Amino acid sequence: MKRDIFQAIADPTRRAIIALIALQAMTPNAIAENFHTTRQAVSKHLRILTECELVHQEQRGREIYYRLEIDKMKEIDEWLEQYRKIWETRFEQLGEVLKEMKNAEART
Amino acid sequence: MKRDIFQAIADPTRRAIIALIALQAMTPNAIAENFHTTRQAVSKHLRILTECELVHQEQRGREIYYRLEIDKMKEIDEWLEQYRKIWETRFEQLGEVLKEMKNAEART
DNA sequence: GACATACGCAACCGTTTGGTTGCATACTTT
DNA sequence: AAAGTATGCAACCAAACGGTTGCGTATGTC
Repeated sequence: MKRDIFQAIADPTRRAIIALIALQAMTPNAIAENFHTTRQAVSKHLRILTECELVHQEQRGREIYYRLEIDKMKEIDEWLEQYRKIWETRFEQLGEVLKEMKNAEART
Repeated sequence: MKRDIFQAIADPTRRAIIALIALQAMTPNAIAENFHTTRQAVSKHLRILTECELVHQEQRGREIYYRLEIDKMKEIDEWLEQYRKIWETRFEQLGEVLKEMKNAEART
């Protein structure tokens, strides 16, 4: 089953997990302690995040540390880029409008 | 029913619709022509996009033009900001490492 | 070796999702 | 006024989703 990064971040719990492990890798149990849900539910979310490579596992003894693959987040940024261009262009146009208004005012 | 912008962009068809109307407003019929699906399915997607205010309607006679609310996209950008900080920090640290390697090389 | 702990996996369940079909409504054209 | 066009809405359906429970397995501790 092919997973999509956009589908991965669609769920609020998954976004919270991402935020939680962004700075330091954590085990499923440690993650689950931060939510009002079972370890298994968290495990399922981690599986989805792993499937689309947003998260990587590091086995250490009987514990598995999950760590955010921050580079994967850049994919969202790249997708957003096309729209960023649009809103920045709009902003520049607004600047132009303001400039012309000032010129018009100066001429009066 | 409260909708989430992240849920809205989770569906590939909806992302395609967003891309399609990004530059110019379009009617449901015109949008549907670009997909292998029915007009009603597109209408449902548009309803979801409208619910979370990613899209606005403009009635013109019997036609309804849907236009992208580009400012709403900034919300994704804002969410991404915290992670952008992380990967930029990582990149700077990489720069530091490279600099130190060069220094070490110069000392040999 | 016996027991506890950390974890993944499979089965199951109610809800949501994305889609279709059919129909009602409003505007346009003749 | 009648016919055609653009659209939204409701009902329905199969598939996916998010969650729980139960169980098997591997590692750590006594």
